[in-house]
Amino acid sequence: MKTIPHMHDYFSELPEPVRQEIESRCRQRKVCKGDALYRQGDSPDEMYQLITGGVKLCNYSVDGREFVAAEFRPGDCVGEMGLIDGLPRVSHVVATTDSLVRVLRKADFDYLVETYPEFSRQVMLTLCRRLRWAYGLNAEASGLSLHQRLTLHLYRLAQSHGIRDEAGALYIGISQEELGRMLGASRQTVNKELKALMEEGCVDLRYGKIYLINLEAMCEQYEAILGAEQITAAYNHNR
Amino acid sequence: MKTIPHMHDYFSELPEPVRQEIESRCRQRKVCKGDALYRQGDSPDEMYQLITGGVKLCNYSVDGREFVAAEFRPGDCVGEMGLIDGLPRVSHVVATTDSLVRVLRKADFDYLVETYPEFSRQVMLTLCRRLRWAYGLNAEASGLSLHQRLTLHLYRLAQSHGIRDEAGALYIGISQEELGRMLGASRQTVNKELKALMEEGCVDLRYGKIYLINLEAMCEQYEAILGAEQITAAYNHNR
DNA sequence: AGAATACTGTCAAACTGGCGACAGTTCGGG
DNA sequence: CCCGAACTGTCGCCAGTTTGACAGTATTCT
Repeated sequence: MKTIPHMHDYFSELPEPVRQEIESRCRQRKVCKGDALYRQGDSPDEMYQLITGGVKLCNYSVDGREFVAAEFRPGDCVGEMGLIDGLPRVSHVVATTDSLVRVLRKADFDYLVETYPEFSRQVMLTLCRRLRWAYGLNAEASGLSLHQRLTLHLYRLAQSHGIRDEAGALYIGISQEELGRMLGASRQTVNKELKALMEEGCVDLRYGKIYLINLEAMCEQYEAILGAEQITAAYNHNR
Repeated sequence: MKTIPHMHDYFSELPEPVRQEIESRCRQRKVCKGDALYRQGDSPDEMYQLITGGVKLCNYSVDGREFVAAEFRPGDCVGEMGLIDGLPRVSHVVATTDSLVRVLRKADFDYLVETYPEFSRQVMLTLCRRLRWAYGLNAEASGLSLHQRLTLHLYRLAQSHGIRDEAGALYIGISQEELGRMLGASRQTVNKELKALMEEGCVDLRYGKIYLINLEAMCEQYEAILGAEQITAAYNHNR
């Protein structure tokens, strides 16, 4: 299975000397499951790189519902936006399991920006990547059906968080409820749509796991859904 | 009425010499209503600053529905993301009226980035601003009711595109249909919600215009909706 | 092994928003 | 001043979603 390059890991794309300089300026910190690296509204003075474990970036609606915007894997960086503009955090970042993170303080971040143009460039590129990702989410949320969004999301989850069991079968370790929180839908609706995907022979449902038994078909659907938008673009272009 | 600083105009925040250097490297271009500065999928080689007129940033869903992500005013800049990462355009930018734009080519953009650290810094700040804005939209889209989203959107439109008539009354020059495209809702539903807002005494509806006759009340609602999220954040913080 | 917990599967009732239809209103140009 | 184009106001029907309820199954803890 081809995996997406860690879209949030930009330290690793830097030349070795810069990486070492970064590492020497970081401290490490242990966080327990449920602990927050930061909360919405906090004043930012650090950014983080996940070493082991997992964290999620989430928001809460007025009535307490949780929306998971992203889950991060080891290597991913998070929290640099606040260091750049100094404004309060817009989301919560919470550990989903006991984790170890590298912590880079604002003063060191600023030093790196000033000293290494490559670092600045990586930061800009990362901001662009996140911006494109956020735009994509917006477009999907307003323009696609839940069924399509679920398909897209499962396919991406498979690439970023897919796990192989002993038999080599690919699955995602996630409950239907959690999936619902990512898509902004209820557990029941997610269940219904998953059942539909099962009818199509794409997935197999287990306790706390979703097996992707036909990734090729899902890849095709993925391309079809995203490709359709391009075609529409061309259509609108020519009219 | 206090107005939001042009969140997309970052040339104006630069020191005078840099501004002049930029201007000397730009050409001007005239675009007619309906013309595109660029289309989704295009390869980027320019960025733009609107001098006079208006442009909208929009996407089209598979079935041809249009979603307006933003409308820009004179001074606003658009299209720098593509110059940074070189990837295809994700949205369309179309003139809503006959307009005049400054055009900055990639080579000149790169030169400015290399030569003026202030310019780089403004670019980074702008990317952050847009990122926060996109995150906010995502959170709103999934967590808030249409009624709340409409209220927020009207309030923001009032600040960014509000116009005063001869009598000094504040209004937005926009059709209900266009509003629907921004919110991803139908004209009929928007009309129903606007009626509800009229009942509350917040707005007054006219042909092609929406008068904001009680901006204070809307401001309160704005704060309440956004403040509630903060409270929720605090609540989750303490549990 | 037994109990508590977490997750899945399903249903009916209530709600929300989309869509087609149509009448009425406002505006601008000939 | 009249006509057509653009916009608003409303209605009824329909599809999709949420919500609450409840039963059943898998997993973990003790």
